[in-house]
Amino acid sequence: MLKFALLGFLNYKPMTGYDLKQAMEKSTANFWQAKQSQIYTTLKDMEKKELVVSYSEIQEGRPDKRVYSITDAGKNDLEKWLLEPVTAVERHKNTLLLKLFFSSGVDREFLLSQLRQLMVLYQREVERFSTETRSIIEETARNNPELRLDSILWDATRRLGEMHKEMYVAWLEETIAMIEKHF
Amino acid sequence: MLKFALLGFLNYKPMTGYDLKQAMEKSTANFWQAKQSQIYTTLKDMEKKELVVSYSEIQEGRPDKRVYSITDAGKNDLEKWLLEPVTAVERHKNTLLLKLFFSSGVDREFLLSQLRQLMVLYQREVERFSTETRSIIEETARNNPELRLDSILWDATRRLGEMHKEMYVAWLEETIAMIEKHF
DNA sequence: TATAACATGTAACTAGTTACATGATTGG
DNA sequence: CCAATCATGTAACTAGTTACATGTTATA
Repeated sequence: MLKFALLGFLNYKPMTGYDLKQAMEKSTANFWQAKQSQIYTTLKDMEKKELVVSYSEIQEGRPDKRVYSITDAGKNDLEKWLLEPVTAVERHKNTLLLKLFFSSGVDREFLLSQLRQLMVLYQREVERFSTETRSIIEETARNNPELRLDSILWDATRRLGEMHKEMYVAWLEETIAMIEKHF
Repeated sequence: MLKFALLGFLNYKPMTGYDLKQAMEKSTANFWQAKQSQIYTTLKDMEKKELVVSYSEIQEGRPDKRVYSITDAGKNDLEKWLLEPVTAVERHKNTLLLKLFFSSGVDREFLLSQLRQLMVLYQREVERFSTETRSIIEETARNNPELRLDSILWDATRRLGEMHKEMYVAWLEETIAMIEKHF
């Protein structure tokens, strides 16, 4: 639920919808993304429920900025959610697997070339997690020493991303070999 | 999109909404699930679009069975989709990571016990993929020798599930150690 | 005697996506 | 001069979930 992501960010400091989108793109986007439009409508909804409050910062030549801050009710809501344990394995929908599952009639070379192309993409993703994403976390931690503990957890989420893409590369290799052999 | 999953199954043989739900639970549920209610509404919608046709099998003591079959238009739709290459890395939403990302204020022991409990669940999942899921595929392949190629692909999807859960176990170990050390 | 399996469906709702609408400023 | 950045929002739509509604038969 996007609401909790927004509360999580606003718990660091007040931000606008635009800021929140950028913050997400730099960090949680790897495991939680949202469109700008959804962020705006969700913030509005949260304000109605008094989880956040906003004020308008007047600007010239561009729309006024609406800066949101978390309220005590919002902090409670966030904390309550953080303390709800995750007790089940999440099941994610995976289009690639769904397609592959039904692809026995598809041309062998078409399948193979697709999987090979995906392998390149996933290798790049591994690279991205171990360089860019890591740097973003390190830099933020350097500039905000009070976020030391946070940065440890941020890095744990980064590591899952990295390991996840590595696993994909290994699976693609295995799957390509399998298809080459049996198809 | 559920539509393609349903077309995929109906491309093997005619089935009812109830059958489809069961088939999914036994196979694609690991990467594509749907509620019974969604299956029924989607089938109705697909019939309107002439991707499937149905007839009613009269039964006593229980609702008549509505048996769906794929049409030529449905086969085209399915094949067209199968031939659309997957060219991007899918981004899945992950509640666990979102929660962890914002959990710096949460009690250390609470976090650790949660992650340890999750590790048990993920280990069980690895087990499930390598035994139950594997048996289902093997048995189906044994009973339907014409589905040999299919079963190779089914097993590839099973392997990703297995490897994915193994990766999670490794990450949980690493993350638990990290929190024990730095928190 | 209770519960799982068989079998279908609708209504209301939630979450998220796509498309539309506007317009100045900054950097290459 | 063109694209990206800054900045906000609404409307329509799609996909999926939850809750409701019904009722028999087989099994433990």
